[in-house]
Amino acid sequence: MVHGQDRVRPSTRARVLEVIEALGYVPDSAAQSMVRQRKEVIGLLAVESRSPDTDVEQQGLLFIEEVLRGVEASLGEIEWSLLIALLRDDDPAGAYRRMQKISAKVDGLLIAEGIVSSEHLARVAARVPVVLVAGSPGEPHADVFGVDNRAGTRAAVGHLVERHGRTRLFEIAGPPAAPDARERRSALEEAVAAHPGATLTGSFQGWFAALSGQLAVREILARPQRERPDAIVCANDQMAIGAIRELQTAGVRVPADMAVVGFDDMHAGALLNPPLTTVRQPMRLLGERACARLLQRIAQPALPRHVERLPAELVIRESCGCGPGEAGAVRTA
Amino acid sequence: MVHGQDRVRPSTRARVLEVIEALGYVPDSAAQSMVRQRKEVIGLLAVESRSPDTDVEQQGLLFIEEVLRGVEASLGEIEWSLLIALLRDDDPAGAYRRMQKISAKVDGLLIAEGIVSSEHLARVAARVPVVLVAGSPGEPHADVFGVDNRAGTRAAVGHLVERHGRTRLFEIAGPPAAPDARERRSALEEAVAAHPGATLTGSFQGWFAALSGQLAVREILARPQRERPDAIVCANDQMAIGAIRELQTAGVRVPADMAVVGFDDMHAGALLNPPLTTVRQPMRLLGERACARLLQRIAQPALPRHVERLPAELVIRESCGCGPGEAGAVRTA
DNA sequence: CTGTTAGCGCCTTCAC
DNA sequence: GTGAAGGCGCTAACAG
Repeated sequence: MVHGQDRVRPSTRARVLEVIEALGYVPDSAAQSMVRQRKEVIGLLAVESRSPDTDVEQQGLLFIEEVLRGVEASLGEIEWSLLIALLRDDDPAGAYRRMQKISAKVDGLLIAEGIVSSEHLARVAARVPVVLVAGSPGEPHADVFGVDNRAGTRAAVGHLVERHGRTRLFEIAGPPAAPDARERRSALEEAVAAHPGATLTGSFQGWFAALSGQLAVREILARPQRERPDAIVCANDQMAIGAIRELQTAGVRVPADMAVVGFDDMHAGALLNPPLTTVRQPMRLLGERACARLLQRIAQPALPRHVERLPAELVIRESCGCGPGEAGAVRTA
Repeated sequence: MVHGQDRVRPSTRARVLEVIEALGYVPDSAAQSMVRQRKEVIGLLAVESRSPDTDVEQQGLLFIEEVLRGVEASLGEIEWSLLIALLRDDDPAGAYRRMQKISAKVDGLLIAEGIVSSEHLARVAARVPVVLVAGSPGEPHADVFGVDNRAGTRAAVGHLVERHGRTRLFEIAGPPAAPDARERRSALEEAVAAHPGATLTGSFQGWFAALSGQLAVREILARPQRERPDAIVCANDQMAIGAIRELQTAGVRVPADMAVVGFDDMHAGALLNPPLTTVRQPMRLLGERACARLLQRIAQPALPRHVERLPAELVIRESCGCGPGEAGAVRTA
């Protein structure tokens, strides 16, 4: 009928041609979701700590970029989609509302950098399955995937002390509200205690932003020369970058005068001068695993709660004192 | 009463809402979409050029991170959500299918780094409004927002030639499939032509990945000393970073022996040593504007097509030859 | 095997 | 003022 003549009513012909022309027809997903009781969408929430500086820009996404890629890749294979939302922690009520609203648009939720109150989480988890990425392992209403913060921190401290003979450590900690920050902090204390020669000469309460690294260094440099540390252990790379920048501005050589190590292994760290030694979190893998679990749980909501820590890896570059030739990665316990 | 106003005592209203909240009830968005004919979701597509290296990891997202933030922020205000998808350009048919599928889940589409064939775009645009970010201004089926590549390139070349007396330029170009790359390329040629003393001593066809910067430099270094350029103009920061790394590995001083400028102003550039001089694209603003337009068009589909270029800005740091004290930003024409 | 129909959850309208 | 009903676009079940 399309090619030659055919005895069809003009109206029918018109209708068929119309359909053909609309070749790009795709069934409306809302209607499909309705009847299938499944939206084929999962949500990824990141909570940004909107903090007392404008450095916020750098936060959040950078950290979850790899997670996002992992999740997106997993989802792409089964043709599901990813809804993403960036929440600010300076407005918990608003964040909660948005979370609720989003939960109505998805089949499951992944929460990264999850500083979400356990109470709110419970509410949301009652509606849709929730999986936390790098969240509190104690959270009863969600599966949790994270990295082994303790082993990672231990490896970094061990390297600094045993390999480079640094003994006077200084800590730049993350916000206590972040479970990861808390774990790294206590692991650091334990690791230092495990090395008789080493001491923790001080600690700065940061909030994961580069500016806190700078501030911490200013505090350090205000001390008399003799009381200064010889190595700084940072709870993330952002702060390590801020610290290094500030040290160099002040004329302190890194790593000769002061070693610095970070945590996360964000891309920018490798570009620094000196390249940053850090503990690598396998973010992409974390994203894939968390996503796989979420999908599983969507299919089978009664699954038992699951908590998993993936291994961290000490990425040795030069800010710890190693030379270019000694670079490498060390899997931690 | 929940939706519109209703004559109820405030106390009663509060009580009802409280109960609703306690029950954890949230209306299902699929059903709402159905009746309202609106999903309150827009999609953001990024096309990754999966290229002959593994450097892919660094691509895509980094570039659109700021766009994403801008869009997300705009959307958050009106409580809409953002669906994101990362397409690979090594499988155009698959990418098209995903695009179609996603178009069924959203009210409009934002395409960033849009290397989508005009034909496919037309099909999708027939279903939902489409706005291109940094896409081809000639695309007839979408509104387009981009940066003024010509003015930006002109400013960079002008600075190199007039301020630093560089005359032997070399170009590391982006993939010809990218409209931005094409514009930058032709603008570079024009700019060089506009400076009688300057010449373009060569050009390398890159693909926006750091590795292409390295390869280009190897090609340059294979030349006899006398025939080498004294400045490299890169079509993006990624490639500039690769180039600088390779130059330094080879013992060539940047900027003393070779100046390098990039394009984009991604965060990592400022962290380099020397800090990268580059042309800044206001990505976040681009995202906000594109999003605003898309929303407008969703509300009012008959709007005339709109193409807009936002001004670029030359961000002067040190890789061009300027000293730390001379850093600053110059708005371009 | 093609054609019809019920109903997914919600909002709006209309009848009472 | 409260309550019932229709229909959004689709799929699956079922009738012819």
